[in-house]
Amino acid sequence: MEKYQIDSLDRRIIEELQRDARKPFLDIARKCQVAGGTIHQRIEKLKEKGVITGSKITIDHKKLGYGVEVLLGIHLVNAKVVSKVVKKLEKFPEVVQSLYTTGNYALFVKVVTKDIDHFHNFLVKKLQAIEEIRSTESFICLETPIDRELQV
Amino acid sequence: MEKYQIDSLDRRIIEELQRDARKPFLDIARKCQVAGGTIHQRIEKLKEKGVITGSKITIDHKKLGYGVEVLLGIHLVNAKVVSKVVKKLEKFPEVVQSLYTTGNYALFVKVVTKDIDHFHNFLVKKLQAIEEIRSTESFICLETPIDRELQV
DNA sequence: ATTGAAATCATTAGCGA
DNA sequence: TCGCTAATGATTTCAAT
Repeated sequence: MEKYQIDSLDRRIIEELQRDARKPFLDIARKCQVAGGTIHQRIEKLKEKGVITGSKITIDHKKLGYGVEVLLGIHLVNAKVVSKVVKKLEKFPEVVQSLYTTGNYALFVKVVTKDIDHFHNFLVKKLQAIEEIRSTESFICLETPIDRELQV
Repeated sequence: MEKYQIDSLDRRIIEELQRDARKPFLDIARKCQVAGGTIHQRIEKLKEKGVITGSKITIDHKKLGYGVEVLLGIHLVNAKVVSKVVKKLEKFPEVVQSLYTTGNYALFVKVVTKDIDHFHNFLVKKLQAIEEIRSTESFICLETPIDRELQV
């Protein structure tokens, strides 16, 4: 993985698009005092180099009836089975993220569920049914006071 | 927080925009066999109702020289000081996320740093300098095999 | 990096189911 | 209420400089 050296224009473009991925290139161009085509070219290059990997809209899960978000620390019976477990986790739509980590847990998993019943059901019927999982610890997310992008 | 009832067209629009926030409305319209203006109207409504809260590009931190991502579990001296701690954490650009959680830790924090030295420095000079923090546990993120959006 | 032109898109209004 | 069509202005994209 080689590093890509960006300049201050790239930096400003990334900043703007982190705030709003749909911001018109011409808006950014006017703000940065360059031509619209320049912004277009820079973004193409950032994508080509793999710096910008995509874009997504952000959704308020609660508005769609998904009110319970939980971070789970997972202990496995054996460290070798991690990828097997991840393959099983992938099949559950409740799982939105998984992280291999060093330290006390083999992995962390983030799940989004409708309510506590739904979460409980997920935990017992789906997660604890995976035989490679020895035990889990649940950290229910009450609030996310900071959620932002890396300042580049 | 009232729930907003979406239909299958809303669902498809959200799906498409989660994959690519910049996808032209007309593309989505053709895929869904409706007029472009319809997609526009639906998206406006989803924004107005607070379902869609924004959009952002995704960046490969490693490509910009930020190679070490760490999840930190934090124990406080006293649960009452949580918001004070978050205010201090906000000032550190390395912190990209913080979560209040139930259970063993008062909060989790995700930090992005250039390398282990940078992380170590952050931990000792910044995080452990916060007097309300009793102790921390570091979970270095080795890989993120699952990272996706809620299927609505 | 800029310009300028062509193609495509976003946005709005009025109409109709 | 919701989706459609059509018109306008803005944006994206690309080739040439």
